[in-house]
This record gives sequence, structure tokens and C-alpha cells, in this order.
Amino acid sequence: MSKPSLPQGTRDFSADVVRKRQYILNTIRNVYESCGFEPLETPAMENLDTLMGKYGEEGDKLIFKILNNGLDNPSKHDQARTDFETILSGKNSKGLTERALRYDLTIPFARYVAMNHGKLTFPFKRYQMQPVWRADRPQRGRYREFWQCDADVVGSTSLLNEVELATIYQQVFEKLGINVSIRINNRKILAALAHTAGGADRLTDITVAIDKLDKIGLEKVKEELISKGLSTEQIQIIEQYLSISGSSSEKLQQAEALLGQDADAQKGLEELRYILSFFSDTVEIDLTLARGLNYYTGTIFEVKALDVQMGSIGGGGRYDDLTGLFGVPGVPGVGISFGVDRIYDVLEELKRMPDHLNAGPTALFFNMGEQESQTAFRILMELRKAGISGELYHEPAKFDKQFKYAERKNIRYAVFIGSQEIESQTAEVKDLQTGIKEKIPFGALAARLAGR
RNA sequence: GAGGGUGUAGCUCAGCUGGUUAGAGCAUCAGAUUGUGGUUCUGAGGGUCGUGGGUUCGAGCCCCAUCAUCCUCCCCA
Repeated sequence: MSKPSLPQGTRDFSADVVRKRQYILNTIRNVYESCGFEPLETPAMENLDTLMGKYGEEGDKLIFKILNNGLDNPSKHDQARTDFETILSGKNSKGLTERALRYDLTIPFARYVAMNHGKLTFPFKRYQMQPVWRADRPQRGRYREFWQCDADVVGSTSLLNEVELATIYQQVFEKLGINVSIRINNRKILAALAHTAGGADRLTDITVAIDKLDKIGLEKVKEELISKGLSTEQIQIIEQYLSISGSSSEKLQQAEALLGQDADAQKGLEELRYILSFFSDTVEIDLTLARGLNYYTGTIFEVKALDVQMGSIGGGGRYDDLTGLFGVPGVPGVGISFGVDRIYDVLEELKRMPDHLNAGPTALFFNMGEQESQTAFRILMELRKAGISGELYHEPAKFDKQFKYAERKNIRYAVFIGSQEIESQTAEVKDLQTGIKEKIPFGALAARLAGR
């Protein structure tokens, strides 16, 4: 028997971690609910067809595929070998795998909308908080199983949706006490740039390259563009674009000057201007923001934590026709996502996790003997009915041990019910934080411990 | 997919240019202490040094392979 272990990039969550994660999830959920979003849950696995081709070439590789059942059936061995060859040649084979773990929550949502568009009331606002899986190489801030918290509005082209989603970012991170920069851009502007630079078909290459500007610098970006086969003139236009700086409104002006004659650029700039008019300085324009998922067509969002080195902790954008991929055209939408696991890491690193989260049950009843514990247990049951959490130590043991147990479980009150207490029908209650002892009649215990 | 670091007790780690029987702190258990903890003291248990080869009189230490894990790039949350 080998030592038990976890699959790479996955984690167990102990009690204190679960409580902290719940705190983050609840904070996000409450804001979503307050904005009228409805919950949705979808299966951990989807048909492979549903997911393939939606996240770009890189994304396809990172989808966890599930091996079909029944391959051990000898009559299928020949077929399985043929299918395996097909996969090795870079194609997919339904014979070996036709299901996969979901890679994000947006595509499953689009699939859901496409399947149910006749029943839904539009605009349809849903939120979804579930784990997703990626066959990525784990590293800091990157896991193979992690949670996303998405909110999307479909069936509306109104930019008020973008505004609302940006305010959700603001609210959640304010509640969590994380300083963030919320940056927006518009894919239409990037499309216009690619078009103006004479490489409309190179949109992806161009956006991927310029997205790295603040990370690798202008020279390296140019190198990458050259290596992608762009001409000097093309790169010159892109360089002008990248040199745009200043406040958000200044950026808008300069971008207008550079790309203004392009209709797409006009539209994109207008949209950014509208969204920005709702915010003072908490939302800023970043013309180099690109984001990888290739279904975005309009506004794109990205949120990064200030004060800490971590990838983006939230992102999203507008897509014109996501359900079109599933045969239901004409359902535009926009959505955002929170990366819970990274938010957790940020909160821990900044030591901003509230300390009230790891409170244990309210009371530990000390076990002071077989006889006495029967009375103690009865009284404990009454407390529980009154909504007070507590437990009875599982066996008579030295006080030292029982105290330590209470301490480790962050239990606030020790309740002593021994022969003397039973005689007087009065429990002794010790506040383990202050050390103060108090005698409380059995009948008054629930009332005294309520709300503590 | 490319590159680097690290694997020694339950946990965090020492372990000298290769040299007797591999250590510490914390944790666990027992006792000092049979009804009031967090301190202190005493004692105990616990290790095929990730795994498999090789070099050597001798390997935790050097070499090769392999597995695991962490980090960087790519990409992303």
C-alpha cells in the first residue's frame, strides 16, 4: 500500500480554511443576490463537444478529458487502439473520451441558456459558484481545481449591465477589504487596431502580445510581434497605440486620434466613455488589456489586487453571441468572474482575513464522570434546542485534557456539571477567554449563553 | 510545452570537505497533579534519510535514473 496522496494541484480544506472560504463565497453571493442575480448550478462534467474549441487552442489542451467507461471490454480493444492513434495525431476521438470536466462556468452557462431559452425570462441574470478544473501546471496562485464565482446577464445589450457588474466588483472588494484596480478595455478598439495596422486576421497574436506590455516591456512586445511576422509599419502603429498614456480621458482622446476613422474604434471608445461616466476613479481604462478567452467582443474587465503580487483575481467581458455556438443566435451577454482561491491567498497574505471566522461551538461540557455526564448531556440537549452550539467531552478525562480540547477547537465557554453542581442544580461556567467563572442555575443556562 | 529548486520523525527543519549508534524544536503519550487549562519539569514512543541503481573500505551527503512537490516562463482565475 503506497502512501495516500492528492492529485497534483488539488487540496483538502480543513475546518478553518473552509470557514474562510465560505466567508468569501458568502460575501460575493450576498452582493449578487442584492443585484437580482439568480443561482444556477451545472454538472461537473460536460460533453466534450460542448467545451472544445471555445477557449482557443491552448484552452483545448488544458481541458480535463474523462476516459470513457467500458474500454476494458475486450471486444472494444481494437477500436480503442485506433481511437488512441487518432488522439495522438492531435484530433479528438469520441471512442476514448466524450466527456470532460468543466473548464469555466461561462460556456456551461451558454449551453444552459441555449437549451432553455424558451423558458427563461430575459434579460436573464444568473450567478454560479462552483469549482472548475484545468490541466495546467500548478504554481503560485494557480491550481488544477479552483472555484469561480460568475455573474452574467444575457439577452441585453445595455451598457448599464457593464456598469452594474463593475459596481459589483467595487462592492465585493470593499467588503473584503482588498484594494484593487478595476481595469476595462474594449475588444472593438483592439479589433480596430489590428485592422488599422493591416492585420485584422492577426487580432489574437496582436492582443496576446500587447497584453504583456507592463510585464515584459515595449521592446520584448515588439520582438514578439516581429516573430509573429508583422511588418515594421504595422508595428509602428501598434507602438503608437502602446505609447498612449495619462488619465482615462486622456487615453480616450489619444486613442480617438489614432484610430478615430475606424467605425469599430468609434463604437468601442463610445462604450468605454459611457461606462466611465458612472465612475470617478475606481474604474480605469487600460488599452493594453486583452484577456485570452476568444469569445469576448466588447467590454472586457480585469481586476488585480494592489499591494500584493498575484495574477488577476477577477475578469470578464461582453460577448455578442455565445449561445450561437450552440445553435441559438441573438443572445448577447456580459459577465464577470471572481477567482475565489486567489482572493483567499490575497487575504491571507495581506492578513485581512477576519479573525472571528474560526470560532468553534459555544460551549464544552466537561465530562466529570459517567453519572454526572448523563445529566450534563440532558442539559446540553436543551441548549442545542435553544440554538446554542456545544458538545460534551466524550469521556471522563483529566481537566488538563478537556481544557486543551476546548482551546484547540476555539470553544468559548467551559461548563462544569459534577456532583456538587447537580446537588445545587447550578452549573459552573468558565469563560475561557477571560478566565471568569460564574454559577448559573440549570434553567437559566440557555438564556445566559444565548447570543454569545 | 520549456527551465530551475526541494524531498531526512506527524509538522518545521539541522546534519561540516563522504567517516562509529541520524539530531533539534513543535506535536503526541505518560508522570509531577483524582474538581479548574494555556507556565514549568521529568520520561517515552516515533525515521527502509522519496524510490531504484551506481561510485567507494564506507553514502543522508557524490553520480545517474525515476517519482513527488514547489517556483519561473507560456497561458490563465
